[in-house]
Amino acid sequence: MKIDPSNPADLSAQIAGAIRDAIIGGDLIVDERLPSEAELADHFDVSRPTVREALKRLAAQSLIRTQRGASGGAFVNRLSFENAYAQQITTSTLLLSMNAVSFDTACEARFALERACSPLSALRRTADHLATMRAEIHRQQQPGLTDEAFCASDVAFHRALVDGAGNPVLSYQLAGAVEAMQPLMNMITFTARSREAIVALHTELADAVEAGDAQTADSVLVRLEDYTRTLAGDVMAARTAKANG
Amino acid sequence: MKIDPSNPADLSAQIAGAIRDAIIGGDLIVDERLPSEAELADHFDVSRPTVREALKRLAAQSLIRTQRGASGGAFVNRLSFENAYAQQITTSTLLLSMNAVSFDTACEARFALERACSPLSALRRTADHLATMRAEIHRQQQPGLTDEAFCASDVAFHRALVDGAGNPVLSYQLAGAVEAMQPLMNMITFTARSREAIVALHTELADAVEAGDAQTADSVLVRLEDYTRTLAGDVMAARTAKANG
DNA sequence: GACTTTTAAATGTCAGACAATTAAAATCTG
DNA sequence: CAGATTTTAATTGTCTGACATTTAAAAGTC
Repeated sequence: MKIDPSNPADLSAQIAGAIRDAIIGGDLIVDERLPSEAELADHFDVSRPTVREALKRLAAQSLIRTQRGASGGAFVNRLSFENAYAQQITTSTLLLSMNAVSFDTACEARFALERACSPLSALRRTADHLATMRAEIHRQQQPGLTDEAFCASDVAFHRALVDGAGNPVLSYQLAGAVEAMQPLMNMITFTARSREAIVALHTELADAVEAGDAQTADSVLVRLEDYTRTLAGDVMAARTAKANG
Repeated sequence: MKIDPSNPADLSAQIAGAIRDAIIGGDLIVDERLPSEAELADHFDVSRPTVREALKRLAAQSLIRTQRGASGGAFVNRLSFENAYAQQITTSTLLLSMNAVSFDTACEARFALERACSPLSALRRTADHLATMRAEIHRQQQPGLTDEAFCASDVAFHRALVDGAGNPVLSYQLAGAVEAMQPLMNMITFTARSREAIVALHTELADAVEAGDAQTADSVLVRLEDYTRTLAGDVMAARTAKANG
C-alpha cells in the first residue's frame, strides 16, 4: 500500500485510492481493522488530518466504518445490498437530473430492464410479492390520491414485480432504474381516466404473474411502456402549446 | 442547509448530508460554487477540518470538484455517465465479491439484462459497434491468449453489444453487471474446445445483430448463458472432486 | 468472584499556522 | 493607451499540537 510522494497533489485522494485498491484486491478482508489514523499517518508520511480526509472518502462509499474508543478504529465494511441500493438510487437519480436524459430514453431503459425480470418473476414470485402488488393496485384506485402518492405506489408495485424474480443482483440493478424515474414521472399529471387505464394494466400484469404467464406479462409491459410514453408526450405537447400561446 | 447541533456525533457526515440534499433537491445547481471552507465552517459553526472532511465525502461521490487558488473553491459537479460507470462498476464488483453471490445468480442477472438490450441493439447498432464485436471475436481466436485476456475480450464484446442499443441509461446500468462478472468469469479455465464454442456463439450473435434479427440474437444469448453455466458447473465439480479426493 | 473504578487507546473536533496555487488587480514599459 | 509584468489577495492543501469523547480492557475493591 503505497502512494506517490513526488505528486504532491491530492494526497488524501491518493491514500484513499491505495486503501480502496487494497480492499478491492482482497488484501484487506471484510471486518478487518485498518491501522489507526496515527499509524497510517506515519506509514504514508502525512499528517493525521490528511489521513482522516482519506478515510472519510472511503466511508462515503460505504467501504469502511469507524468505531470510537479503545479497540476502535476503521474496519472494512461488508457492502450490503441495502447500502448498494441506496448508492445506486442516488447516483441514478443525479445522473438523470443532471444530464438532460430524455423521458423516452429513461422510459425505454426502465421497461427494457423490467421486461428482463418479469419472466423470472412469473416463475418465482412468492405470495408476498403478489400481495404487495395487489395492495398497491388497490391504493392506486383511491380517489383522493395525489399524483406524487400515485407515482410512489407505482414504484412500489414495480419494485415488488422486480423483487419477485428472486435475484438480488437484478433487484439491485433495477432499483436504480425504477426509482430514478420517479422525479420524471412526477411531472405527469394523472387524470382519473389515465389512472384507470394504468390500474387496468397493473391488474392484468398481476394476473399474468399470478398465473405464471410470462408471455402475457411481457405484452402488458410493452403496452404500459407505450401508454406511459403517450402520457408524457401529451404533457410535453401541452407545455409547448402553453409556451407558444 | 442546516444540521442538528444537539447530535454531536458525525458532524462531517451531517454537513455532507445537508449539502448532498441541497444538490439533489436542486438548491445547488451544476457548476455553482459552494461557499468557501471558511464560510461553511462559520455557517455550520464548526472548524475548517470538519468542513473539509464533509467536502471530501462529497468529492468521493463525484458530487463536487475543487479548484485551488483565487476564485477557486468547491463546485457542484455534473455527474457524467463516465463517472457513473466507474462508480457502478466498483460498487457492483464489491457487492459480488463480498456477499457470496452464487455464480448462477450473477450469471442469470447478467444475461437477463443483456437480453433486454439485444433487441434494441439489433435495431440500432452502428457500424462501429459491429466492427468492435468482430474485432473482439477475432482476438478471441488467437492461440496464445491467456484466460484473463479472453475474459477481457469477452467483456469488450458484450459491452459493444450493449452500447449498440444506443441508450446511455441502459449502458450505464449494464456496465456494472457485465464488468462485475469478470472476476467470477476469471475463475473459469477455458479449454481450446470451449473457446471454440464461445467464439461460434459470438459469431452467430454478431451475424444476428448485423442482420437486425432480434429473435435469433435472443436465442443465442440463451444458449450462451446455458453454456457459461455449464462451464462454471464443471469447474465447481472438478474442485469438489479434487477437495474430496 | 462480581462489581466498580481507573486507565489507555482510539476517533472526533478545534485553533492557528504556513505552503501552494491561481485569478484579478496594480504596476510598469514601450 | 495597450500590452506585458509584478503584486496581491483569496482559496484550497497540509501540518502541528491540543483537547474532548468514547469505549474496552486492566486494575482495584468488597
